[in-house]
Amino acid sequence: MRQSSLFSTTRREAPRDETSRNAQLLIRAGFVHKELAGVYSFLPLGWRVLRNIMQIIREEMDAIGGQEVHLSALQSRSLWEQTDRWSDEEVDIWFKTSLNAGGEAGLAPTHEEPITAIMREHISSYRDLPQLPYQIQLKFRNELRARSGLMRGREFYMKDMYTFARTQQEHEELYERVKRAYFTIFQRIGIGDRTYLTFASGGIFSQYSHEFQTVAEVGEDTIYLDREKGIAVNKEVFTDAVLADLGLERERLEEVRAVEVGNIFSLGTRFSEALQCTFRDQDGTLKYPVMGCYGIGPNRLMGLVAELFSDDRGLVWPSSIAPFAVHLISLSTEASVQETAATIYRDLQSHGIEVLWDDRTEASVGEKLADADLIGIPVQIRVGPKSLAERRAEIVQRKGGTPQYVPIGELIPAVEALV
RNA sequence: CGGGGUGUGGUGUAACGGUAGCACGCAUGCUUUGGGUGCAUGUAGUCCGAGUUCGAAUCUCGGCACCCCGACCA
Repeated sequence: MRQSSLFSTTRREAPRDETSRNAQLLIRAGFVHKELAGVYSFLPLGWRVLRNIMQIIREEMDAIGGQEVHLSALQSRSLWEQTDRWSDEEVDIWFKTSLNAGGEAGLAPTHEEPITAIMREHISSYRDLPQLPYQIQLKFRNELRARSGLMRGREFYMKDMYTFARTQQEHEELYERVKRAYFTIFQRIGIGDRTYLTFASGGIFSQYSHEFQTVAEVGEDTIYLDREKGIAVNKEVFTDAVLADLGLERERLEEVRAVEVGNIFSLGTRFSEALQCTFRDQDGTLKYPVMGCYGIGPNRLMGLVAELFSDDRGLVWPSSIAPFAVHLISLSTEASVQETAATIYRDLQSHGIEVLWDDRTEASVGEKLADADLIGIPVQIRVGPKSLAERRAEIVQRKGGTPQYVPIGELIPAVEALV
């Protein structure tokens, strides 16, 4: 894409009402727009990042047998009353509204009810199980207080998978399968080395749920981490009994702040029973599927990555989710420079390398370089009169390191080695 | 929801109760071309509503919005 046609702009200063680093950087770089407290719109660059995150999640969910669906955000009152989760006493973060035709509807804060109601219509035999439907969909939660920029919003995407198993044992196998896929996802996004499986409160159907907590100062959660074993305990269940149960020693634990990037739960048959989702087993008896649910928040991941991978000049995206693989920058309006850059631009595109070309003629060199650093695309190719005189261009990695002066004809393999 | 704070052009900021000013941006022209170039001209503002006052950005009350701490976060 040519930057001269990109409508979003960068700015020197962040709005005063944003204090979280992730939102400040993302707004300054033109990735997002704040609509309301805790509600952000995504502009071209930001949407590309979010889509990349979603795509990684999608690939890993598909790889373990997930089937992508898309459930409605608008939900009927009657369905949720069947599980006693419509009343504000039970679930206090509903966005509800009345229908002109009469009755009430709500914006889904989660989707256990609708997915179970749907599966009820499509599952009837043990032969139909197990199933792993999932979606990447907007969730709405009327939080009393939004904060931490993109990391705790009132409207946000969630990847939510639900598993339907024939037996508890089968459920546990699926649960482990999803757990492994989650680690792969966090690894691919670039936060794997600081993300830990964390034991948290599990609700009624299992002693624990599992959270995936990424160690970060900005985190809202406090966890107790055993780095050697690679597991942690959330402060909310941090008791001697729990430590004993998990075989952890208090002295070996480190108290750290962390961001919950994923959470997986065993649901038992709570929803399948309440909504009468059944299947006929091999022996002829009617049974309820054992369910699990598994969430990841793409918006929160984007905010977290922005927060973790940035410096005093701006964002530093991991290549797996960067809005573009390469930022091509013309450092002069001279015809020879622009023509060479145009050739490189087409060359990169024809090799399937996503490139943002700063072809602007009105911006100064300093402005272009400052913008490129703020936007944070991992690889910059700078084309200017000096290096062009030797038929070279400069490859600079945003995260730092020595610039390479590469002959124009050898740029493609040099870039491919980096992305 | 409890506590605290803040609302001034698009953005960041100044102004004792007395002419709303500065910087960035944007527009026009010139200038400059390897780290936000310089100059000139122009553009645009006191969150909303009451009240006090000769006079309100400034004081009072109400509303709305935003931020922070806490609580909450299947």
